[in-house]
Amino acid sequence: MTKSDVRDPSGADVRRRPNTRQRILTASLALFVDRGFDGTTVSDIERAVGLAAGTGSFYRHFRSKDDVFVAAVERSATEYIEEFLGILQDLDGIDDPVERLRRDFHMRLAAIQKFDPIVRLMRAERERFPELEKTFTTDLELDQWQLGWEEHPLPGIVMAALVGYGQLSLLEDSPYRGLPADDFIDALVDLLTSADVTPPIRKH
Amino acid sequence: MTKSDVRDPSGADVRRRPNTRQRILTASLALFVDRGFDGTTVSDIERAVGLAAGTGSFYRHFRSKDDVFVAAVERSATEYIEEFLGILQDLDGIDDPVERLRRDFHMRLAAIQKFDPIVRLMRAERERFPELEKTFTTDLELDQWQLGWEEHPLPGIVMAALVGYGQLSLLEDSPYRGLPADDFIDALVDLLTSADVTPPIRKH
DNA sequence: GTCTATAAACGGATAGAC
DNA sequence: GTCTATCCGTTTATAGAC
Repeated sequence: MTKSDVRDPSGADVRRRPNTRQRILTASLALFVDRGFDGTTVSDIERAVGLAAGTGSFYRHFRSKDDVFVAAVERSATEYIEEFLGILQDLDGIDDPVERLRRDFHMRLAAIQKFDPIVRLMRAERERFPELEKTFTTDLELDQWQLGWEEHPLPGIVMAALVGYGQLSLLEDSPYRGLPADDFIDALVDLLTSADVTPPIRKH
Repeated sequence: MTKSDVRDPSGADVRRRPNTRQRILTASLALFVDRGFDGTTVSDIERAVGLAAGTGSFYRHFRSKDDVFVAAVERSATEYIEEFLGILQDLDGIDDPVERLRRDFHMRLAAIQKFDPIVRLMRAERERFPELEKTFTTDLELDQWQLGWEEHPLPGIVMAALVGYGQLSLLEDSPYRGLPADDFIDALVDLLTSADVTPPIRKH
């Protein structure tokens, strides 16, 4: 009966703490992204999830700081892949090839920018955690367009331009050259369609 | 006379140590790039320049680890800008606009890739060293092409594609999709010239 | 300008009481 | 599952001899 004050009849924690382990995963990933592995202390993680800092309560949930890093990055990468594949499937419902292309670009740009921090983190720490190498490379091989360079260079150029636009916008903390993403993507679509180069439609 | 054994008649150090301070700048930048600020210890820096590790000899040359970081990054950024502007001036000697464009692309691609590590370092540590923010943004504003987006979107797309190619190649540790840089740049040049869009030739 | 020695603080990790 | 107390290695930094 000592815990009845924080539990409802179903047994769930009224303070809505899904699970300290999960909360540590979420909080520590944010800290690692922000400050790097070495820049984040176990005390920081404890503080971030509401445990008393410096007490080592963390170690009831993970065996080491290395452990939580690997777990947090892998969870995030899994979410990345699933979200990416999910949106890719949604695109299959669109019949108009031009509209589909536009949506495809928007989705890729959003994915590039949203997951940029974690991709950077994985790159930064990849020597210390070689076991993440597989996770890392797998993420990047997802769904490459198949139209070959020899056949026509435009799709390759356009994909590179999209990545460059995303990176430059992140670097400047504002859209590249002040160009809204919509306009940039429209120009890419125009470029492809006016050259009559339509990437193959593949079902996912 | 006690130092005559390490100095030649001109007074220069025979062991060719240009200046321990300069050597520390060089070595520490390499370490910071490789392991990050927190991942690099003062002992690491001492060891890298041939001082006994852990003795604090470092502190005869810099007041703190923070100090050497700022100094090293600023020196590198200065070199970056000077090299970039220097090559830009060399291009002024080329009359054929197509050849000039090709060389311009090659130069930019090389600059993107060569200075990628230090740009990453500055990004990673920019919260800890806000005084570097100016250095950082200045670097990026160098010599943007002037042909406007409204007039023609192609130059903006092509610049983004070059950046994207450079980044993707770095990410994969090999040329993007196996395409040699020469081929990719040729395709970009073809794209611009076939559309009859030639970026303005500006003297530097 | 380099080394010896050392101070002072920090960080990862563990044992054990509650 | 959380906190107290603590061990131990590492790290930044300083004082002082050579």
